[in-house]
Amino acid sequence: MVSLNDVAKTAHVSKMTVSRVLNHPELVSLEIQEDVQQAILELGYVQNRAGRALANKRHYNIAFVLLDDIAEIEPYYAHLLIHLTDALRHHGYTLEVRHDREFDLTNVDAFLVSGARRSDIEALHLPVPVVIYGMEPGLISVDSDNAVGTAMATEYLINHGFEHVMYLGLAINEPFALNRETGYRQTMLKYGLPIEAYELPNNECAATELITLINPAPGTGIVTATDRLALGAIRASQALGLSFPNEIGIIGFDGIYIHKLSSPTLTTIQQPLGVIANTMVKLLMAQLNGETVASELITPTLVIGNSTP
Amino acid sequence: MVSLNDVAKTAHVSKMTVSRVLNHPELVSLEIQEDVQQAILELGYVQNRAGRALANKRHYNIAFVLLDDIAEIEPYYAHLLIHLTDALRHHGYTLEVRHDREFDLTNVDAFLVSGARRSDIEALHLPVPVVIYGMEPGLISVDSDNAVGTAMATEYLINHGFEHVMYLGLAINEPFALNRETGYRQTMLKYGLPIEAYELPNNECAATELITLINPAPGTGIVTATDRLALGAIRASQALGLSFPNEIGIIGFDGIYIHKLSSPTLTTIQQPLGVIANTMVKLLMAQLNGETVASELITPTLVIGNSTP
DNA sequence: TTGTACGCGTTATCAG
DNA sequence: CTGATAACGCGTACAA
Repeated sequence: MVSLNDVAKTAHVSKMTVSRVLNHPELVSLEIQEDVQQAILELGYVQNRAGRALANKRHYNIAFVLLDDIAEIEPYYAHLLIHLTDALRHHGYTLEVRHDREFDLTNVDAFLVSGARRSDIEALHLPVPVVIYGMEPGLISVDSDNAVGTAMATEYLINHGFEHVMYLGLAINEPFALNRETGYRQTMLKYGLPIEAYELPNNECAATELITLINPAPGTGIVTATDRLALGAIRASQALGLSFPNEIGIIGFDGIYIHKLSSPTLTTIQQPLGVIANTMVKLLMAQLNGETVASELITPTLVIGNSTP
Repeated sequence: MVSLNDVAKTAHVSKMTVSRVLNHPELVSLEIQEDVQQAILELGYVQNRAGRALANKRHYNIAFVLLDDIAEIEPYYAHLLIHLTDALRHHGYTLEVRHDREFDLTNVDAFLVSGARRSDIEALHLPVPVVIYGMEPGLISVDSDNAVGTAMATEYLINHGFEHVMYLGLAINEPFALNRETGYRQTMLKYGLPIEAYELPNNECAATELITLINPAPGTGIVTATDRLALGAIRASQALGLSFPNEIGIIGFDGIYIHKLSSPTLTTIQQPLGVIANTMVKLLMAQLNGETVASELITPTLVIGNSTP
């Protein structure tokens, strides 16, 4: 294993100088910086995290806590995980995945949390930095701008000639669900259109049953709170003989995986997981550096499929 | 931070004794062991991984390399990841997720690899232990017993009165795909039934088109190589007016997520990811301890849904 | 059976 | 601007 000392010898300097070139290059003369960089390349040196960790009293390891029921884990977590790991690696950190509510501080510098419910937030006041995926008032969080997302969806349907736009929401009292519904309602108000909103559990069958019961007239648009609900709405519409995308238009929310499985493919409000992951890591690193940070909202993207014009 | 030294002081021994209690308790008298354990509990001591890593010239970090295209990532990777992380943590190891073909050895003791294709295997002869998810002859791997899985599925359909059982396989030349087809073929031969096998790309639409074209007679059973193909077969069967589970029966393969989304829910051969993860970690740890190990096959489980009797 | 001395790779501190 | 020294927490080798 190539160590600082090896580099120091071939560059004919002390190992402290090498360390400084890596961490505080502004304190080293340009000449020597070049010699050292040369030696680093020659020997293929890479910093040893254990050594840094010991010297800096850090662990260079972040816990990602997944609080959703493991049976319910949405596929987009695999994506989020990969994006987070990439972002953290750029800072020399490792990601450790967990799925319990212990928040064990062992060998960890900070926490990233996903799927937290209201009942978890007391446990989230920890002596180390925490960044949450999903809005949590009073805590540092990153989230898609849910209201803007459904507003975009609603407006898109209105502008594409659907005279009647309804909303399939979630029957849970969580901020993201409320915000998604708000986006729909405000847009309808803005256009002076009548609001028709329902709240369901997040499963396909619930949506299928409801839409079948309602039997929407041709020209109806449906904005849903999740791609899963949209899938159910699509199925029901097909059974009712409504044809996409002229007689009926449906827009989902999430856009990670499910929307590609459906036929027709689903138009959806896509959460930009790469941006979300980078933002979460940015806020975490800032906190680790002692800076004060504020929560951020990320604007989602409308991805057009065949369930709308 | 509580260190070995702190424990040593409150237990009135040297820190080496504490270290021994943790790593080689058989070398310490019972009396002192108890004192030390007491002190550990009192102070809430936990080993510092960086210290261990430095002393042991290890990193206590394993790279998980995900070689599938990120856009194609199947939801079960999220589950596999969590199971792997759990298993590794019991050994004091961390999991680092990667998705490039670099196999960068930096700060890593070994590799776990998933989604490797034939073309990757040269790159997999590394100077550190490697365990692969998915059978790779000549390398250490853990895989579901694919042939047994499709054999179970085929036999189940035969035994539930389906007179004609066909197979929807994958048109790729990878061992897992070949083995799944073999399980079907051998079972059909065993029962003296005629073989009818097709090979498709792994997407729902391909399966839908094929089944629509074939227009299977009532009494047909379909074994598929993946849940995605099964989803397509379900959709086509419904369009053809065949009713589940009497006129037609369909069994998928994977059983992580998709099978719950379909209606009817899908009977599937479920890969036991927890067992697979534990086995992978077991083989990895054995290799890190210098032992010689052999690949293992894990028997999958038949999970009954509503797409079969 | 227990303790002492040293080294692992890195960085902060202080001296030059 | 650069170097020597000590320290981080732990484990091996050796001594007692």
